[in-house]
Amino acid sequence: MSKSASNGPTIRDVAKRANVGLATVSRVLNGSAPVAEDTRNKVLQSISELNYTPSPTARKLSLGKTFVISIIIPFFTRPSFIERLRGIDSVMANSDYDFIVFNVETMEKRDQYFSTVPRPDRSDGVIIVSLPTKDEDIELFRNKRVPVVLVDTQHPALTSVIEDSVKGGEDATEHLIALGHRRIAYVSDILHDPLAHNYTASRNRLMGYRQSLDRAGVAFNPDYHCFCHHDRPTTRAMMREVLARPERPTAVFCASDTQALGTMEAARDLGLRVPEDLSVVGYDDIEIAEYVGLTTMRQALFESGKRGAELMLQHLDGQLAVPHVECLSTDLIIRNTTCPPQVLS
Amino acid sequence: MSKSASNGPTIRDVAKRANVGLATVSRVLNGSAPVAEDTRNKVLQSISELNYTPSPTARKLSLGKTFVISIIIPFFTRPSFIERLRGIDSVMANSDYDFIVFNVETMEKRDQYFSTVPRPDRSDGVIIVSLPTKDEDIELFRNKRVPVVLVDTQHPALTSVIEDSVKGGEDATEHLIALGHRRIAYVSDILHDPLAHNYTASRNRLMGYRQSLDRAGVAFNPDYHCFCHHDRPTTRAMMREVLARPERPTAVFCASDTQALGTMEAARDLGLRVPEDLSVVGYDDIEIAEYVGLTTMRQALFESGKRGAELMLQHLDGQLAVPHVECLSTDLIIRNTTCPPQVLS
DNA sequence: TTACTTACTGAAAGCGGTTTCATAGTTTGT
DNA sequence: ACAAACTATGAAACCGCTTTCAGTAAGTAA
Repeated sequence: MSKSASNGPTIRDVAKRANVGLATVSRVLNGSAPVAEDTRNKVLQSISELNYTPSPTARKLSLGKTFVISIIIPFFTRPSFIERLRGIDSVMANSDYDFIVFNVETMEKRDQYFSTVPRPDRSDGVIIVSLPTKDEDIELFRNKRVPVVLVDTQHPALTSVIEDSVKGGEDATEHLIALGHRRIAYVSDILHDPLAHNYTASRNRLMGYRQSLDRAGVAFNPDYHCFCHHDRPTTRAMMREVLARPERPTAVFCASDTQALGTMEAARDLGLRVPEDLSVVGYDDIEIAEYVGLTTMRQALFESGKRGAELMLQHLDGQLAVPHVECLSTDLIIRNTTCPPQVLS
Repeated sequence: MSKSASNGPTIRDVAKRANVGLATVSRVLNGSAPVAEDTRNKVLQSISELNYTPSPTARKLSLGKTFVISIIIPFFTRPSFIERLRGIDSVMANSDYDFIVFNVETMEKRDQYFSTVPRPDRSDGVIIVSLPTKDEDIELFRNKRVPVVLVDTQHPALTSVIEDSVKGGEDATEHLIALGHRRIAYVSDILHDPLAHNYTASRNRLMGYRQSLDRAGVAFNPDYHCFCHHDRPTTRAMMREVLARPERPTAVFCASDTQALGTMEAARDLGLRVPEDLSVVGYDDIEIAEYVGLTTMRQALFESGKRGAELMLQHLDGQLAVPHVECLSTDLIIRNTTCPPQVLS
């Protein structure tokens, strides 16, 4: 069954009907070479009479392009990733390219996609979101000769769009210190799990947190670095334990809003009032953050996707020879889960 | 530039190296015809030595298939749609097909996608989620000869996966009535906006709501049917007004959790306690519903996407000749935003 | 032993476009 | 008025695969 059901008219049909060579039709279609005014009109008319549209697949084969940008992204179900995807969509929807999302939820998937997706016959370009890349991955991409843009991760060899997580961590902690807190916990993902919500980001925020602490002359207390799997219930359980300790923190800086919510649940479980007994600052500013009045670091999530996609398009246009790093800003949104610490011991 | 940079080895290279005709290579690749044991081995070896993988695009052109399933979905950013997408992803990821998501946020986009996406040279199949289809749309699809599966909408001519929204509305209202409520409001999207969050579903839930009311001998009060755009702030503003009325409802059934959250915000604004002064039941059971303890109707969102995708695959396999309707069940999750009404007048 | 299958295999014809190449028809230059 | 330089255009080659078609070689029946 080489021939499929009833594939519409082809470029040859158009050519025949217009009494021209099929090359000419191609030319008017793509404006790739001058065509006499009335020849063009004949062709145009033939096209509209036949209700012809060129076959994308055939074009792809002939052009040696796929017109597909692949997005490799972990847990695309999480609010922050969705925002990034929306940003990507906002520019892709108006381009010639389709985009295909590859959702990574396990290491196997990651490896599988890293090796099968960036192939010239599969994607014209790949945008990798929030997934750390090892040097050997980069090598692989280079061999395949497929342009790769990183969003929310970074590698010296690749164009990337990042947020300044160090500064974000710094600012968040700064805010808490300015309010008078000294016993400040940092809650994050497990830092050595590459598939963690935010592998690199969590580490960078930790750095920022420590820098702020240093600057304020507060010693870093390892007991105050709490980490667990990213989900809310797990965080809640962990924090219930942490907040029950004698020297419990008076403030918590969480590497994500989801974990901040878990922390607030834990506080609720223990009868601690937020913010009077416990200040909480999150990270991401997901939609629900506003609803619960969470103080949080807002990242330019949508923007990051958008820029990533734009850079990819530029790359494909040949306008972007050398790797280019773009750093988006992060803003502290102060709501009502933070206040000065009540004196309590 | 007909030839692109350095497209890897082709089937011809493999054939040459193995000293066989290229048809033979194709045969071992697809198992489409018997090949002698040692011929097969020569080919296999040649393939692995060359590290050859067949070009998807060329296959597509030759086979007249695209190996793409297109998903047309509104506001894919909303939690409930994401869940459906995850369901689709869960089956597509293990199939030969890629899927491309077309995000509809305006009527123009809808029309554009409805007319350009279901073309045999663009998609082998289309899954339409939560977007009502008119007869003329169906006609269009039929002409294009692309199989279409509907999720969360329905049309007699097409295979579809739906939730029983009428029953959902009935059960939710029933619950409120059983608690003793009589002044029950229904909050929904604007019912005549086809792009509303849940055009059909909102209407069906209204029907269920009215049926339950009838059965309990409670007259339907048009003042208690409140509708506005789907977002939380708008709902909040509207409900602030509604809940300030003298004969305010003692319970509210919302067509979505998002609107339930807006309603709860409004209650908070007015100093009304939930559930003591106002019972609220939502719809969807989005992730955050558990966090805020919202009583809500849980839909089989993930499942709906999964089944939709499975049905599509069956369809493409030719196993599904006639339209097939599948109805998923809906469960009431009782948390703590509902209780018997306090006597208040 | 001859005729007839059966099992494999290679050459060639698509799939529906794009691009190169050669040519016929016009201009332009002098 | 004639060579030189364009402009438009069709024929044909090609992108990389699948499948038909026509054979060859080996196996079987008579």
